[in-house]
Formats: sequence, structure tokens, C-alpha cells
Amino acid sequence: MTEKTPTVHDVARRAGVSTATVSRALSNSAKLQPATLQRVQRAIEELGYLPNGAARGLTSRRTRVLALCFLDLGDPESDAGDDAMLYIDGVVRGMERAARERGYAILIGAVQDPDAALDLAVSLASRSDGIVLLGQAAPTSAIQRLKRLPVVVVAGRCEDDQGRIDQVRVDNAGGITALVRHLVDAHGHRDLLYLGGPADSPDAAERLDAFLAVAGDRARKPWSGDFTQHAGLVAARALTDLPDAIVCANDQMAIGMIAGLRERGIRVPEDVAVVGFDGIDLGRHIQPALTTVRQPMQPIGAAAVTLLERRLHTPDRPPTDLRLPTQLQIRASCGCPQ
Amino acid sequence: MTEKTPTVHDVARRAGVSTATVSRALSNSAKLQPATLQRVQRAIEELGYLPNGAARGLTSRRTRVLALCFLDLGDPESDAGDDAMLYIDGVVRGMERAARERGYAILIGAVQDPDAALDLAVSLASRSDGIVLLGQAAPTSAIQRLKRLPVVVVAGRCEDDQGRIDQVRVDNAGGITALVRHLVDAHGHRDLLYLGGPADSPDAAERLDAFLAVAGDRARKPWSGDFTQHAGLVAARALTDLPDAIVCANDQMAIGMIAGLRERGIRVPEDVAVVGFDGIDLGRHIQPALTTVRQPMQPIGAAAVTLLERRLHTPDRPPTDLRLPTQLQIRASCGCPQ
DNA sequence: CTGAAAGCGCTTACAG
DNA sequence: CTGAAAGCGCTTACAG
Repeated sequence: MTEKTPTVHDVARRAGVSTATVSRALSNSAKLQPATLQRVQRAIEELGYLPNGAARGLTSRRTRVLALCFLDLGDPESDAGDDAMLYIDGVVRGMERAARERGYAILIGAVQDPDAALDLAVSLASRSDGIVLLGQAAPTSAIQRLKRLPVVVVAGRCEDDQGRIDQVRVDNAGGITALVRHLVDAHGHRDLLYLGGPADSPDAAERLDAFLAVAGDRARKPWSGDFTQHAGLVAARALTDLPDAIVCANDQMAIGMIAGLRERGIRVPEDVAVVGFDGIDLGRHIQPALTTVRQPMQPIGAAAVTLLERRLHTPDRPPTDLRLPTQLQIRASCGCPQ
Repeated sequence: MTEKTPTVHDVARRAGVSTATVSRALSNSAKLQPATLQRVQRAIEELGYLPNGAARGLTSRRTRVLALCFLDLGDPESDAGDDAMLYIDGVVRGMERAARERGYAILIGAVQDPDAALDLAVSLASRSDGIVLLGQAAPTSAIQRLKRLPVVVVAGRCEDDQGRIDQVRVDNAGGITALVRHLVDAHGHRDLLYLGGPADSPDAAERLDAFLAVAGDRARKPWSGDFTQHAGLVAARALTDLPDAIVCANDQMAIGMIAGLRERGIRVPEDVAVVGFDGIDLGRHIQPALTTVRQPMQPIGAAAVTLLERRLHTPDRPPTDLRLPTQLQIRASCGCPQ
């Protein structure tokens, strides 16, 4: 740290070759004479040479980095992940694994304030070969501004006029439909309450629409919450006359709902069925185990990476709007035997 | 993407200023005349100019990126996080939040094979201002090789001769000690079985040593597993005569243990107490709720960032070996009333 | 407050 | 197979 850090020139001098040769040895792209290669490698070792990524990136015009920009709504006081965070963790892991296979690392950045998303996105984009914008971290302004490099929007609403923005979403409508059909067809429920998510969430909006469409006149007037366990708890306490089944827009609210009902001595699923959406790990372990719709978080991340790479190779390909399938996960809270 | 991307020169020309002025406007470091600043900003907007991070990094010698290198041992088939992954998610989140406040983004990279850790670490290091090496992703070879830039080792074993590597670990010994004392003092248990972790985990080693030391002649010969729920399950099935209490080296094994005991009709905590280590969210929700020792995952990540930044400012400061406190989390599986 | 110019550390045609 | 040299797009002293 104190002594000057060695560069390709130092390595070249020590190995008795040109910097071009050092560069070739580094990326072992060109075939070097084994002896030459070895000399260079020794010099690198002896000098403790570390290539400068910025210089490489500047020259080669590729950073080998893919970025992810998201909104961090989590509670900084809590280690317990809320839904949004669990979702993001899954996406990050999926991205990382897919990126790794292709020789990319993942750069992540978050903001709390949606208004800061544009600046963050720009700053991440400037250091990467492509960027994924998650949900509400994808304001139209950002999308427009970043269009010089591949952008994929995940779980967001994307108003793209030029047609170069790829999207990845899940089939919210299909998931809700399968869930409601199960409640209606398998269990004969006819009085359904929907506890929806926040109005500004694109996923929440799609789920609500789908519920309304498929439940038809079996639907009560929907309630709404903020996707937290607490919202489910509060809703459970406020419930006066019990429906046959309660469809929650995510698992956390369903879990809070079940806890709140239990407080009041109301049994799930005997007195009322409760189902969720997301498929978080916790749902498997509560009593009764939660019937839900599983979102493929890692595949979402992996798909985003794939789309990024495709557009890197073919900038002008038509935009893809990927809808990943969701999967009905029947457990006990709907009334099915475990 | 097709048209050439604009550079500072284009912006400068359009704004009728020099590139130096554009640069100053970008970093708003120097005070520009408001009118000048505005002209530059308009030009940036009109051109859709995106600064080139590599070029900035090359010149300024700072990337404003902090890297995290870890081993990904997780099951790619499963969305359900295992312990190691939950731990990493927590650390990543802690790093991201701490980094964000200081204007850094986080670059993450993982490998499956420990032998590949060095190459990955080098590649991450070359794009960042500092790097944290997690656990087994911190081979001595990597530490030596990277020493030109700030390195902090988290939950690893670090054999550093030169004294510039900072470390962050948790107080494994203190945690185990509090756990065993509770079992012995509060519940009067005298026959303790320890289900340890893999031999190559530094954390596992410390926990085992501490258990042996504090349990003394109350300890049976320790068993060991691989930190998965499955290992706990297998151990439960293999158990012939029941101890008073089973101390598991992590929560996942404790959860598997409880499930395995239940299979056999053995009640926890009535017939045997079971406790874990880590404090994962799931432990709160199982029946009985898991008594454990809480690791402060996010603070670990945050501390790593703090140490990185300190060393960035003061390269020659003496190395810090941080031990973050753990916290005994008494719930029901030890026999305490919930 | 602003500009001209050097230089950051690589890679990549272009020769040979 | 290897080298000389230009140039990637910024920032930063140095002047003024």
C-alpha cells in the first residue's frame, strides 16, 4: 500500500517482454510460447502484481460486472427478513449464480428513497455492462436515461417506448387464479375476502385484478395492507364476520393473519381458510403449513442475467417480456390434509 | 447502443466549456458558476450522457466499490436458504447498508470450489477499493496476494504475518458458554450431547472447543454434522439413549434434530432439551420455539465496511480483530416457558 | 472560476 | 509468437 503498486510495465520489464505480452498472458487469449508465459507468470507472482480493473475496463469497454438496483424498504433494526428482502435475496442469489457461470460479478446498490433511484441507477450503470432494475426502483426516468446499456426491469411496470427494455415478471394472474379455483372447486368456498398489497406495487395490482376477475361475486370488498405480518395481524383483529377463506396478497400477511386469528380463538383452516402468495420458507414451518403460490425467485434473477447477456450480444433484438410461471403449493391452511 | 456513446468531450463541446469543467460539474467538487453548471447539466441531459466508471476509476484511483467474496455451498435446486446462505444474506445486507451511507456499492462474487477462491478474490479486488473475504473464501494465499488493498476477513481463520488484515468474528465461545450455563444452571442438566459442525469451519471449531471447556465432565463424546437440517435429522434417528440436552452447533441442525425426535415420539423439551446457534428467523416459528444464540449478521457486514474504510484512510494502522458479541436467545426448546 | 494538457494502466489493431 | 504505439474517457495539478 505504501510502495507503488506494480503495473504491466513493471511486470514486462521484469519478465523481459513487452506489455502486450503481459496483457496476453493475463487474459490468456493469444497463444504465447510456454516459456514466455511462464516468465510472465513468475514476474507477476514475484511482484505481487494485481491488474487494474478500471484500466482493463476502459480499454476493453467491458467491465464484466452486472448491476442490480433496488429499493431497500427493510427494517434496518431487524435481522428478520421481510418479504421484500427475502425476495431480493433470492433474486440476488439467482443473479449471482447465473452471472458466475458467464464470468460476471454482481454489483448491488439500494436506496430507501424512490426519488434517489435514478442517481443510484446511473452510478451503478456507469460501472457495469448491464443493469437490472427491481420493481419500484425502475422509474421511467431511469429507464430512459440508462438505455445506452442493457436494462432489464424485474417485477416492475415499464413504460418503454423504444423497445429495448427486457422484462421479467411472474405470472401473478395465473397464480391467484389457481389459488382461488382451488378454494372454490376443491373446498367449495363461496365467500372470499382478499387482503391486498400496497397500491404502488405492480405485483399487488396484478394480483388484485386477477382475484377480482376470478372470484367474481364470491368476492367481498377487498381490504389492503402493506405486505407485512403486522398488516395481517391487524386485519385479523378487525374482522367481524368470518368469510370462508381469506386470500392474502403475500405470505407475510397470511402468516400475520393466522396469528391474529389464533389470538381470537379462530381456527385455521377449520373456521376459515387462509392462503398466501410468494412461497417463503417460513410458510412451510408454521402451523398450519401455509397454502400459497410459489414465486421462482432464483429463476427470476437467472432470467434477468440471461436477458442482459442476450442484449449485450444483440442490442437490437426485440424486447422480451418474460412471465415466469408460478406454482400452486397446497399445504394445510386451505383445509387440505397436510 | 448503436450510435456512439457520448463522452465528456461531446458534453464539453455542446456546453461550450472544457472537459475539465464537465468533470467538475459531474463531481460537483469545485464551485462552478451557476450558469456554467446549468449549461453542462443541460448538455448532459440532452446527450443522455452516462459517465464511464472505468475511466473515472482509472484516473481517480478509486472505484467506490467494496467487494465481498464468499463460498456458495448452497443447494442450487432449492430456494430455501440454508444456514450459510441466510448468514451471507445478512452480511450482504449489512454491508450494503453501511456502504451506501459512505457512497459505496457492493460487488459480490462467489465460487463453489475453495480452490477457485483466490482467482475470484483477485478478480474482485481488481475492481474494488477493498474486499471482504468470508470464512473459507479466505485462504492464506488470497490474503497474501491481495494485501495491496484493504482486506477484511470475516468469520475466517487468518494467518497474517504482516499485520494489515482486519478481522470480524463473533464471540462463539461466549455464546456457547452462556448457552451451556443456562442448560446447567437454570435447568440442572448434567448429561449433554454436542452436535458439532464440519471440521473445516473456524466457527465450528471455536464452538466445539468452548462447549468442551464449559461442559466439562457433563459432556458426552461430541457428534458432528455438516450444518444442514438433514444432519440433525440423521443424528436424531441415530440416538440410542437420551441425554438431558442436545447442543447443536447451528440452528438448522437443531431444527432437524427436533423434527427427527418428534418422528420418534420424543418430546422437546419435556424429554430432552435442544438448543441451537445462529438465531435464524425460522427458529422463532417452529414448535417449540428454538432457544439459541443470536449472531448479529448485519452488524458483521457493517463492521467489515467500517474496517475497510478505516484502512483505506489509514493504511498503516494496526490490525483490528473485532469480536462481536452474541446474545443468548431463550425460547422454549430448552425447557423455559415460552 | 475555467482551460490546456498530461497521464492513469491497460488492450488492441497493426506490423513483423 | 511478439512488440511499438495509439488510445480508451476521464481527473487533476498547473496556469491564468
